[in-house]
Amino acid sequence: MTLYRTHTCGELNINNNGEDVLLSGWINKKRNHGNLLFVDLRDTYGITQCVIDNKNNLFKKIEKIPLETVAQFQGRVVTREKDTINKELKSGEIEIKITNFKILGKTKELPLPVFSDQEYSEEIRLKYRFLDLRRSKIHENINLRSKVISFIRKEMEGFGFLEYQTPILTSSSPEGARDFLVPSRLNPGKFYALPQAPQQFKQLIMVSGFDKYFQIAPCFRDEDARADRSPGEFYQLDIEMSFVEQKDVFTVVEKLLNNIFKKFSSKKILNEKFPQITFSDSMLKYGSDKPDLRNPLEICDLTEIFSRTDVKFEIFKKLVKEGSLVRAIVTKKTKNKPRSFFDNIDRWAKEEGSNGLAYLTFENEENKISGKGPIGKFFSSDACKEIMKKSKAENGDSIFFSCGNKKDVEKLLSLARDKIARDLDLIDENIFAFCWIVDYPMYEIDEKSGQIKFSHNPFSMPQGDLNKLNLNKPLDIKAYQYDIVCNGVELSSGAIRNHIPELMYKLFAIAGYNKQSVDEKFSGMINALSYGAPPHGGIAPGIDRIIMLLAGEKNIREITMFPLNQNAQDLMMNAPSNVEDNRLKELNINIIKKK
RNA sequence: GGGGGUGUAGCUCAGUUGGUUAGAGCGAUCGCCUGUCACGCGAUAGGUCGCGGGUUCGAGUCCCGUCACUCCCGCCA
Repeated sequence: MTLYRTHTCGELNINNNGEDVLLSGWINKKRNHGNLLFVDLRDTYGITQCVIDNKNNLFKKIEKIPLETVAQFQGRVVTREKDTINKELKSGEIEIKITNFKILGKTKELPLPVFSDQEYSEEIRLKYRFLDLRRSKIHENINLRSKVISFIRKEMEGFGFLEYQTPILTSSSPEGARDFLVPSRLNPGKFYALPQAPQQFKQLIMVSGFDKYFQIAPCFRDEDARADRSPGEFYQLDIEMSFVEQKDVFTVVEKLLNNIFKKFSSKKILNEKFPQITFSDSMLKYGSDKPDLRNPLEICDLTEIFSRTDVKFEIFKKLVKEGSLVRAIVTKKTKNKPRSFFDNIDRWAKEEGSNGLAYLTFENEENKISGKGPIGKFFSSDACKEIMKKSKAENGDSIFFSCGNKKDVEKLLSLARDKIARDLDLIDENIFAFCWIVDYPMYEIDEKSGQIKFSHNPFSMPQGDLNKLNLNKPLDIKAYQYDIVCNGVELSSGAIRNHIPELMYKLFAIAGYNKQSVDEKFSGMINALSYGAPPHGGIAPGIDRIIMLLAGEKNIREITMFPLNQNAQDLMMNAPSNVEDNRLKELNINIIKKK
């Protein structure tokens, strides 16, 4: 009971029959019958129908109240007649007979209707986010987010982790994404950076002797947006543990994610013990390091087939001779699919910028296997049998080939796996398919410069006997680096860290950083590691993406209360904005005007 | 930085081959209606067809440019 209400709009039911109550909320909807007026009053807890007839002299005033006005209604709870019960509402068995009312907050004419299932442009939704957030779907999503985060905190504390906060103003790091920079007034010409992740801090927390760290950590990266990637800021469940190896991290995170997804979704978890797939296997079988394991299609390598003399498909044979490879996807029992099914996929592949996908179907005619389709005639029966053996295809199955360099083939077939599976409706939307991707290479070749660079986190521990590590073959070195993927979404990335400074210097040297530059750029951490650092490791699941999966949303703005738009602007608050010249002067900053 | 999509009433959209006065639903305003819950019925107001230029007797429609939003590629250790 407050000045404004005795109950919320979601809690009254048949047990309150006869009570005098006071409700406050927004006018969700009015239904005016001239002599009888229904008003749906809404708050975050629900909707309660209030009713008044024209014998009451308040009728004339209440019928004029615009939708989304904040109002207070006083009245008596009455049960509804049987045939007027609304089963859609928690309060649907009762209604409030209005005896008095008060306007608490007026509204101007609405730029977007709140009570509607219509879709609205992002522009209007973001500009009037406070109205958009009143709408039920996104309102629920935001509350889901709150509950999930609260649950995560309880779980982590249950696992013995403590939440420690780390700085928001820190130093710029040379690796990785662009930093957001913050000029320092007290240190003219120098800049702070917002943390891309609390990576170094969480390791420093371990060196400081705190054993199990977690944080719902804001992360800032000045990179371009995607539907599932906010520009600017996002949140990670940042985790770090001392005295652990990879499997110890896996145990904690599998338990946590199983608990979260079971509690907040009715969808089935395909494997509660997450399968572990090596990076190289994943790239071969799925063409990607974030495979959607709901999709049963797999990719296989058939390059060798195209060196056979009884294969006459000259375009591919020529490319293979020049170093291209051929990989393929088999679709089961697609013998009777119409020509358009195959041609659509080929056309789609061309639209993706490739040379298309060659295809054929295996058929058995007079006890002889042969390839049907435009390129079927180029393959002998024996060659077909060999392809079927290698690709595990059977009579009546079809196969789509892609030929090109490794990267292009992987990329196209990764997309094709998804495209074909959707065309054939092979993906069960009611499951969560988690997996670990493990054994990432420590280094890769930078395509532009041709130089060796860290493929992921430079602070990861290389695998194998550290005394026998062959630093001359850096591309062969694997790291204790791992990702979690769920339904094709990269959920998190983590590693066992390198806590040995001498080894760190050697590994950085391979990527072109001498000791001096490592000392300079990672001074905080490299110094700390020299004073008794425990073996440690961790991971950082993305909070936003977890919520997206739970809410079944494809766009991160649907689960973010006040998101930036794709151009990293806040249309409601007008950020970023110009600042006054004297503020810039104070910061020793000049704006260079573009022509 | 590059490519695709969209832009018409407050909101969501339709608008034919370039042809009369640009329409609908919701919302707003006014009127009618006693059991609705997407209430119903009638009327009224509401338009720089994103913006600029061009082609044409004539442009919402075609062309060029530009802006905004969005999706993708690059980017995101």
